[in-house]
Amino acid sequence: MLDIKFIRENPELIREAARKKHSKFEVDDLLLLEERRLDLLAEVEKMRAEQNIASENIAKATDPVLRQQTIDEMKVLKERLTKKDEELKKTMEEWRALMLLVPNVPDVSVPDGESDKDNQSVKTWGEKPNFSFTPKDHIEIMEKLGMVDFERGAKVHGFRGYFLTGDGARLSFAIWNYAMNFFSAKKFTPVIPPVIVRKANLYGTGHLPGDVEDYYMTQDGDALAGTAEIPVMGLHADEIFDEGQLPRRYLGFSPCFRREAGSHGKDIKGLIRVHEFFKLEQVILCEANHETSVRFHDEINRNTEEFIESLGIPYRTVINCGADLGQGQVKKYDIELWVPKENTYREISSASYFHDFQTRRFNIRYRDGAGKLHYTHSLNSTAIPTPRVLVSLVENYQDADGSVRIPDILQPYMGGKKQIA
RNA sequence: GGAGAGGUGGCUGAGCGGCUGAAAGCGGCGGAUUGCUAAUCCGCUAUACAACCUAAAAAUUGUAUCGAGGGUUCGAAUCCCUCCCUCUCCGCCA
Repeated sequence: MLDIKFIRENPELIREAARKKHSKFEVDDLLLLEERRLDLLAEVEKMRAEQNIASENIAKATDPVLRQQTIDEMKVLKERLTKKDEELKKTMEEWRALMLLVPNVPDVSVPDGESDKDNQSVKTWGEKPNFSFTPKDHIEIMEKLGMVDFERGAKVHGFRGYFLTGDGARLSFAIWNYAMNFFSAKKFTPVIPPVIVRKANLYGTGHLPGDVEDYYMTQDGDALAGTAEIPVMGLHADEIFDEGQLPRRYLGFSPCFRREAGSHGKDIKGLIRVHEFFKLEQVILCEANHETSVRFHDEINRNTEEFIESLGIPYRTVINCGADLGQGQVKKYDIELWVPKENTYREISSASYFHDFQTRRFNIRYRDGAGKLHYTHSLNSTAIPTPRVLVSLVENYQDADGSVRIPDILQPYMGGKKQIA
């Protein structure tokens, strides 16, 4: 959600945003509706003012004849008012629906592009492993080591189902525990949020109205969150912070549910694209200031880079092009890990900032030093997703005999074990 | 699942058809007093939108807002209906 005043004053920015994001949104439709809305609003408010004055006169009237006469007049006015009011309400409904579709304005540094293929690499890190043998893919490695069971996963859950077993499960816990310590040291407050959420939270983050197809719904009309971003952003909905209470850094840990509608046939094997997984997610609320948002954006993205570096997995960071930005995102970095068998990088993280796009919808505000209210800014980034990260981890750390070395930093979390064999 | 209570401003909490944007208290801001602190006293203190005026704002005016939506009425925080939410007790349950 953007400020309507901002839209009114900068329609060309919205037009450009829609173009860059390849959104079909037409500002001019909204502006037309806005004009009608303001006209109707003025008319209705004028009639209400008239009504309020008369109302007072009725209350104070000493002459019963005059009193009755005013009441009769107001009956007539009321009819006109009701009609106009209905017109206004109808317009407001259309107006709100359109307002939910307005794309946030991408940063100037966001490159143009048609799809994720046009994302631009801004950083590469690490030495890609040089194998003296033919490397295996994560499926083969993990199945041989009893770390995963896809067949039974499909039996129990169906398409894209999986069990993490034995050291596959242990390694997941090791990563979670390590991440918990790593991010706690960076002043993040760990949060285990509800994952069954009211739809309002999905509107808040900007996942709705756009991505209805991507969510599992309960029979009560709630949704299963696809990321902890959703409930953690809802955490402070309708609240007002004091400036001194910002920034808030949260590390959400939750299962994530994704229907992956529209991705049939994509990444059908293995742990890359699954319907449910776990993820640690960084969420930040900060003061409403572009520079502050940019600073935190770099911070949360860098956090994940550092985490990956400590695991010793080669990665690259890309800046997402316009077409690969969500409706609310101003700018986004993806971190992609090296997958040797596929000879490519695979996304494991997205760091984005939104300015006040989300907090406007969630109504999350703060009072500045002068006592003025502002919407906070919000940002979020993947801290680490499991099991997707296991794909790169086991493939990069595999040995000729089919065993997998455990990265030094994780060994204490695996009971001192140095390898999985 | 059964029974009951309730949702009012930054917070606590009164009000139960017109004089209530809303008492009182707390908190906050400004001022007085004070050797410092503490205490006391006085005043101010919601938000959104629109109009007007601006470079922008402030001020001013209007409208709305007492969980949400609808209804009754000339007029609703107050009466009626629907929904949502919270709490308490009982039951069930990891």
